[in-house]
Amino acid sequence: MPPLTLTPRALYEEVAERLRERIFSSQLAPGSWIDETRLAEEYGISRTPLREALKVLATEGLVTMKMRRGAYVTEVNAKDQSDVYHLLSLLESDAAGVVASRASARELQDLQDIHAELASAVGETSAFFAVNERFHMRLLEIADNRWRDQLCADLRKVMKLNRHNSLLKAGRIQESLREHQAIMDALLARDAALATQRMREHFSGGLEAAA
Amino acid sequence: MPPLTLTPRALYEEVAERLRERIFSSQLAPGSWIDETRLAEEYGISRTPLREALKVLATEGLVTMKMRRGAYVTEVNAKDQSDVYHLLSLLESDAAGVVASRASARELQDLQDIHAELASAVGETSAFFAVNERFHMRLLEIADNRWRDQLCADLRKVMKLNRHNSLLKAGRIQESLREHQAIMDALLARDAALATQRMREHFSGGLEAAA
DNA sequence: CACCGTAATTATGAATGCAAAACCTTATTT
DNA sequence: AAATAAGGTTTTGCATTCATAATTACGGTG
Repeated sequence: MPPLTLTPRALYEEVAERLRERIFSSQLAPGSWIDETRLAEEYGISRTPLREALKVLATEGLVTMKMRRGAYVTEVNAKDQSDVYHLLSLLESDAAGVVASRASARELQDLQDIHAELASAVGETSAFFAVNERFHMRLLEIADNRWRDQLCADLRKVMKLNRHNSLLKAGRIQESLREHQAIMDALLARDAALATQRMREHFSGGLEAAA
Repeated sequence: MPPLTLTPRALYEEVAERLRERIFSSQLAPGSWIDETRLAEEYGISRTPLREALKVLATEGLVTMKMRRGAYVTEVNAKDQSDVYHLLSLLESDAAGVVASRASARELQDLQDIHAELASAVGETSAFFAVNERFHMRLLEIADNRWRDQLCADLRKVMKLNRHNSLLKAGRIQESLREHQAIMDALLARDAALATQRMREHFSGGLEAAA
């Protein structure tokens, strides 16, 4: 029997994840100073792994390091928000095109299954959000470009900095579902250009709704 | 008189930069293990800032951290190479479109100036490379999306992991210049779609040449 | 009362110290 | 001879400690 990995991940990664959650939930507000000593004490760890985590978050763009004055939660203004969203749209639309061209029948079926789940979750908002996220993630996975996956993951994190700008507004659920349907149709038709375009439209709808 | 900032940047950033150089020059070869103790001693610093730098490079994708076994220079295989190149192409092509749509006359003039430099540097390969890089950088700058700038910078770093796959092959200088001319024409004509397409062609030429 | 300079406090950046995990060598067993 | 177990060594990950920069508090001066 394998020892089932007692240390799933390094402490600094664990801490980075916790900090991200705090940032996304605005428990650590944009622009605010991050008190290393206080947090380390609260987590019951030393400052060393905490500082490593902060440097990772800085590279991701979630926090900003100021020389000799510590770490601050990055403030994303409206332009940042739309800039990041633009990039997400660009990358995921391209991914949709790739999927239309190269996905296996099995993979398309996977997406269709998730899409069906999505349709049946229309009633329950939070479930819909979760399934929607899974659809996008799976699509990226199928597009099979780990570098893009990483980029999109990071960009989505940044989007979450503004908790009021969720990637999917509650009021758009019906519309969003229709757009997903249109994307699925293009994917199944193996029409890369159309899939790309429809994913872009899907995103463009989201941005307007979020504005 | 200001004390002209004795500490231009944090030590861990300085170290990260030095490590990048070593990696790009293959002094630290892909796949090889990075000896923290040795390097720290060589730089005359402790392991703490070195380890912070390694975590930054890991987030950038240049090194890979293996749990309890230290840091290794990332190995990029042919697929990684082309995946990263694809993303660079996508992002920079989009940037070209943005520039065509929104650049000021002054900014377009800037690009034209750099382009003129490029034309006059055809004879000298290394100068041509440098000016070429400046053109791409300036274009990104004008597109005015700091998140994309960061992404492209990181992706270019990863491209450099394979030093034999330079973004611009020596044999393509004439062709590359023509492509740049075509891009400039599209930018000056304010034709976003055309600029995007021509930048994409420019990249697609580069990849084939690099293969 | 405002302003400025100095001392005390606090926080950051980096070095050092230490326990545990991984690794390597060697010897023992089958 | 191959496999493996034991012991010692190295290296990692994290905690602790220390020096210095930055901030605050305070008191004197105009």
